[in-house]
Amino acid sequence: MAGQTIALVDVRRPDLRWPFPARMAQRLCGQKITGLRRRAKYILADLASGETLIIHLGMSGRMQIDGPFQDCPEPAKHDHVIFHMQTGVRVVFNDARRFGAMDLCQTDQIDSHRFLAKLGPEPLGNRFDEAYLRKAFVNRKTPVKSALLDQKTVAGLGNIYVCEALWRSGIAPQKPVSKLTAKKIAILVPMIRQVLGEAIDSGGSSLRDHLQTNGEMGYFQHSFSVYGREGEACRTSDCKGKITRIVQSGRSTFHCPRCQR
DNA sequence: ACTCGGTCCTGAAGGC
DNA sequence: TGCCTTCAGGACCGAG
Repeated sequence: MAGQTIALVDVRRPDLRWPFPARMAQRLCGQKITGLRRRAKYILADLASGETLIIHLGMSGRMQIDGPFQDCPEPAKHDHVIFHMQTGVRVVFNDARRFGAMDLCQTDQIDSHRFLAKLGPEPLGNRFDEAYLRKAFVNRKTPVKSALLDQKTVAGLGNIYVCEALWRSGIAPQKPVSKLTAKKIAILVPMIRQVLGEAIDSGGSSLRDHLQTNGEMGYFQHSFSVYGREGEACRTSDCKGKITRIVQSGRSTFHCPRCQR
């Protein structure tokens, strides 16, 4: 979409998780996309008008690029917003559960938008390091699993990647963050980057809904060490532990109670 | 100022 | 086959 102009936007329902912004289709129609960016789990499309389109995929959302077409194919079930580009390419936002979101905001005010205002640093950026995390963990009793899932601590980790990063770091998910040693935190930071890097290179994790923009599945799910592996043997060398599922603040956590301390 | 559980929604899977 | 319950890549909100 970057550098292309939106010819038409087919908004097929009034809302996702929240109502779409007023006159969304008109505000997008005819606009050139001057840049495509990301902040945390939000896709940001900067428009020539000075506005930015903010998109979140929620749990089941996907963006798929199709075409170019001569004429329009029938939309599939849960195709909620269809961007028709001037090139004839379609970009389709499909989201069965509708936990996704879209909004428009002035580009120069993007950082104070309610979606983005309270987000922590990017896990792959320079502001996220050992010193930052040590400071963020001082005097907090929260289990490290919940703290890393909290987008205010670090922005962009989800349930799978937190489980995998904690396993790679040998850290128990229940551990209160204030009790993590500096040494463990120093291991955790690069492990978070490593998991995300590998997952991105693999096109993400397709459990059920996620597809890449080309319609193909991601394949990082084949590289999970703990997620969804309840009952299986721990893959840490020489560890005789068994992967266990627990529930922390309503979410499944998979871990090895033996080598994650 | 925190932490937790409930909640939004649809669909898939498993038990009986 | 069908009906029921449980669970799912997220994150806001209000209660305590």
